Amino acid sequence: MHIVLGPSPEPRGPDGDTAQPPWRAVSLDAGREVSARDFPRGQLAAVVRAVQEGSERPDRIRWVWADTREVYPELLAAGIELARVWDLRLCQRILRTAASASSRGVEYAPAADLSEEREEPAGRVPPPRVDPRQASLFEAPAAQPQPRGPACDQLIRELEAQRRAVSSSPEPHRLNLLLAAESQGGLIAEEMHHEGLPWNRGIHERLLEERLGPRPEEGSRPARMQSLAEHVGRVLGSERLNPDSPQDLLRALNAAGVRVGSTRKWDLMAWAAEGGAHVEERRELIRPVLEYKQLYRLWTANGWHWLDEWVREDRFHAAYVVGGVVTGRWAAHGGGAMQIPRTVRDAVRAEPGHVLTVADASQVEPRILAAMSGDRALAVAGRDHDLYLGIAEIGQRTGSALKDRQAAKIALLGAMYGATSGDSAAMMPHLRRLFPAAIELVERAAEAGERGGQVATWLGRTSPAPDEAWFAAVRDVGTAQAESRSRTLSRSHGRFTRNFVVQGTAAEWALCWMGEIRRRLRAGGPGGSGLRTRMVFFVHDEVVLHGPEEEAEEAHGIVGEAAAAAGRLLFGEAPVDFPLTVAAVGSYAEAK
DNA sequence: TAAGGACGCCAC
DNA sequence: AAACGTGGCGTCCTTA
Repeated sequence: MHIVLGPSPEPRGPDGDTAQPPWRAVSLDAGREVSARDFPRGQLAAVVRAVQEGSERPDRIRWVWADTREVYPELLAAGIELARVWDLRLCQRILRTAASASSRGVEYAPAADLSEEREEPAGRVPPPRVDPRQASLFEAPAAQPQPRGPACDQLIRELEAQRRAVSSSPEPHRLNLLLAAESQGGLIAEEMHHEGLPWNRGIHERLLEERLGPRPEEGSRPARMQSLAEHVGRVLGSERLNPDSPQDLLRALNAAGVRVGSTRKWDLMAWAAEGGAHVEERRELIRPVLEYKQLYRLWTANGWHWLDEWVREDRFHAAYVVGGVVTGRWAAHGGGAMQIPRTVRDAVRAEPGHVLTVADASQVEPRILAAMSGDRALAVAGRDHDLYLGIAEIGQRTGSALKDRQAAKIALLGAMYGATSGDSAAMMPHLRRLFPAAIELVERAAEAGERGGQVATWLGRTSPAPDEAWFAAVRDVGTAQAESRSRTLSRSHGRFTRNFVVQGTAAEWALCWMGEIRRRLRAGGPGGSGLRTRMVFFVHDEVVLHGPEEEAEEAHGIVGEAAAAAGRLLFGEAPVDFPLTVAAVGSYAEAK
């Protein structure tokens, strides 16, 4: 059973109100319209609740709408959670790209334009759905007037178009799974945004004070940084040095005999390391610079301003962007949600009587590669918890150069990223000998990309084609310079497609993993009424749950079962494991 | 003065 | 040591 929700094609409400044009809910049974009703937009939550409560199997309803971000927040604010949806916008994006590659065999003609570019001609960053400066970020945006997108009847035609595209595709089962998972991702993203990551302001403030000193006046540096800045100026012999300015700092460093080409941490450390007899002296010289950089980063990225802007009532409400990365990975908008540095993770605390269950999937990408390529040897290497150690063991047995963990890791990451030089590239022949099927897969993806071709993930997310300028530049081999540029561009796109198939499929696994966790959390607990434990954070291959202590054991079991279930969902009974590191902790910093 | 690139560092 | 994939973001600095 599908229920399509969207603006009514009728221009005015039942009482003739044009200021509040109505919305429409249409029930479809096997694609046929069985009922329809119009209602004022403001009653959306009430209508959805009534349908859910009036249904014997509300979990079997698949709600269909243009954009989860437009609708679901107000349902969550009203305490309504839905089991299944179809997000036409998210699905359209996947289908459009798939259909753009003739080799994919997906035929799709959109019936309604749901692309982001409609509102955002720049077309780069999706518009934030709330203004971070407004308190409404943390409240239901129910009252905000919304732009009127395609009407309900158009959405029904769009749903039909999408379903046709799926069933006509070479792999309908996989593509359907991808679209369902992506839609469910839309739900999960909004639920996690609504729930928020428990963030203890007091602990964060204490941490800042310990390292930076008391909160400074607006416009001036924290005390500890100010004295360090002055110290650095004295040491380098440049009074009035502003270490915040890379140019300034580089000049001062060079003037003081520090021969570096940039002010990067690694450049400075390398300079010190090659000091021969003067290593210690050099380290002493750059130490305050490095310390200043560290504090500067903490202050600017996760300091008091960040706390004020992003943490409300001890929760950090990260705004996720589903499929925000070309590969299908999620992005986050605002607050740097996917780059929470280790230094502040101690502020992430379970609330009293609760625990954080931190589940981290081990070496997902090489395991994905093993499953996709059917490489038995790589699957065997991944039987234990540590796949890289598994490779090292095989390497030792067979007398390969891949005989320690570090070498194995560098080599495999290099194969997936497209390393062309150094230790990593040197290991490629050994890697190829041990894992021919896996290496073959990434090499083929790279070759396709170098020619400007499109590649696809396991479930069928397709990489975008390079633009015309790219093809023109790659064709241009008139001069030595042009030829070099052509090769650079070509190789670069090859590295992109090489990584796309693995990173993208890993993202699909993660999406299914979260979906399975969600399903189990909803179904678990006494009488199957659902646990109180909630997913509160996600980043690529890691999930954080927050819930009552007494549910911790069950939550631990759920994340593990869900990981295995996700593997089966994608790859059937392929002999590839997806082990996790799971920690039940009071503080995020205790995990890993 | 606003926009946008460069820089540098954070995450997986 | 970094190289080599995908991103966000705060700041400085140049450009229109």
